[in-house]
Amino acid sequence: MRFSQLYAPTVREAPAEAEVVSHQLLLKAGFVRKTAGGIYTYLPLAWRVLRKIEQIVREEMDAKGGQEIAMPIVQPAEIWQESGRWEVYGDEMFRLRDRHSRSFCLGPTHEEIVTTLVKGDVRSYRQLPLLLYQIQNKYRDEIRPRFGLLRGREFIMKDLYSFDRDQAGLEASYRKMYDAYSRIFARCGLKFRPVEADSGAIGGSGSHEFMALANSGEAEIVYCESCDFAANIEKAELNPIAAREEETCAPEKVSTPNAATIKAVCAYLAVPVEKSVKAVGYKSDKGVVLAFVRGDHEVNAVKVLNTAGALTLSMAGEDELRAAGTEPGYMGLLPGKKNVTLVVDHSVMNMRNFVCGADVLGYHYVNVNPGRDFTPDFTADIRMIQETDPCPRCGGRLTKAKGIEVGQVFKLHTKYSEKLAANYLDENGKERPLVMGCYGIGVSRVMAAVIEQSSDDAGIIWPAAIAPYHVAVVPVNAKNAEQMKIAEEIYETLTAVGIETVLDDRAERAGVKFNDADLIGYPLRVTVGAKTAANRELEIKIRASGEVVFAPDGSWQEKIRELLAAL
RNA sequence: CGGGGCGUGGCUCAGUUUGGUAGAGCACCUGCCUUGGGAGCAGGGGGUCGCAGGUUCAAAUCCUGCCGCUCCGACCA
Repeated sequence: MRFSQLYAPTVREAPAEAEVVSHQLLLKAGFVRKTAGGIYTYLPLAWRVLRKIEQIVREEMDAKGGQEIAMPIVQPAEIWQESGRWEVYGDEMFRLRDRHSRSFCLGPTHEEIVTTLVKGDVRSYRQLPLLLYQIQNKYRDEIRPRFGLLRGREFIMKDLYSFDRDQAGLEASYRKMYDAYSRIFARCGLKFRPVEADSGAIGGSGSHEFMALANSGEAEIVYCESCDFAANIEKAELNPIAAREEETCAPEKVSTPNAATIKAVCAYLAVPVEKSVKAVGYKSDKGVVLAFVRGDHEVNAVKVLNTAGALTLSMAGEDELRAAGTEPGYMGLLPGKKNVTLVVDHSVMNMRNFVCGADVLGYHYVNVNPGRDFTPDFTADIRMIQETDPCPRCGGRLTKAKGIEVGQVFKLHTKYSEKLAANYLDENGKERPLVMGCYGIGVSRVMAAVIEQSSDDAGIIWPAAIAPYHVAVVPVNAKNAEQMKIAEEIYETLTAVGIETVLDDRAERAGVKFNDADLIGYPLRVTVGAKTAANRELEIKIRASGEVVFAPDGSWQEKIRELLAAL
């Protein structure tokens, strides 16, 4: 490709809207342009990168027996109503009506479609396992699209669905995908880590997220330095903190004026914060939910939602809490409230003689004890893991990190097949629901995540495997006919042997072309100038290291392939 | 959803307080000159000042409503 013909409009200043590195560089280097909030047009360079990522994904999916299909983006409402998710998905779903006023949505994911599809065609255990996947645009009307391609409303996703006859089959399919994902992200040059994850709106149980490690990531993970435990903090389980034996005392209601925070209460009563219990009030589809954890702990809303069996959960307003018979700042565990669900952290159940609110403005109880003074509706692990906690598996030291979720794998079991009556017949002629899994990769997000991990002040640094082009040939002086001729020859030679090359044939000064090459991030740059024109050797600059190497005439191809293989 | 900021040529922004014929840098076009890290000179093209109303002799500027973008928050009683 000749740069003069390439639609890669580089700019000196990135638009002010770009906050994170990947967004800034994708705009500056002429890879993407914004069409609407969270919706982007991919220009030729970005599209080449995306196609390479897709190709890696295809190869690894096919290697595991996956078969590529293409399902519709526009999906009828009925199948979503049948699965119960038309309501659950909420505002995140783009909805539309056709001319007959029938409801549709733009596919945010395809469990309903694929399950309905397979239901119609799979009758027998002989047809299983079945792994179907596609790569296409997905649509999610995010509350707050941001960070360019990292959180868009339209994005490219690979989604594979596995259909097995039983749990053992699902485990095997899940393992295949887990392994394939590890290979895919490694081939894309990402530093990543698989972590245990919550399964969220997709449902099912058993899930891992693949996190590209980056400080701009929105997800937080913890991992153990001693064993292989690694989890999203939303998911990370915790063991209950052991009981400390202590004589129980009688509860007592005490005045605590102006002490609406745990800190204030503990200071006022001169009690260590570990002997207090605090509450967070939520509203859910099941009414008001109060979650209780030790004063120095934090509530994990995802765990509360799962424990309470709720579909939605958000912070309750003060009026809602008062209507439930409690008082913001003084919420407690003792009986007397109405229509509330009490969810208590299992560590609280091991505490003795603790302080908690009295559900009345200005009062707390001291010497509260589980079993005697209150009865929770649910007791479970509902707190957020902290870096100071011991590893829940081995007791080792934990480390926190931030990550970009580039992929997630789920065991769906029979959640969708039962709702949509997708069954097969086993050897005994007995009808059984298909056992399903689903597995997603954010292809466009992978591209952005790679940039988050691999760039410098000058621009992007592409790993060779997904670089839009491998080599940029830059003649220093466009007016020098000899240099241009040599550059043409090099370009033709490399292109002829399948090395993807851009010839920067623009009549620009050298600095401009060098800067653009760095910005776009070709792994290698071949410079053709007065120095190199004389002797027939190739001057190659490595983008990642800045190192310059020379290849004598006749050995170009080998040298370039050798260098690319190392990148 | 709540709160802040912004909307002026392709990009970055000034001009708005105090109304009076729309500006700069970069980018773009032509020519000269230059050519190993975003040169220089000269000439030139390009803007419904987000949209719709209103006030006024006169509105980018004041008023009202809408739209869009963006950042923060959704932190814990």
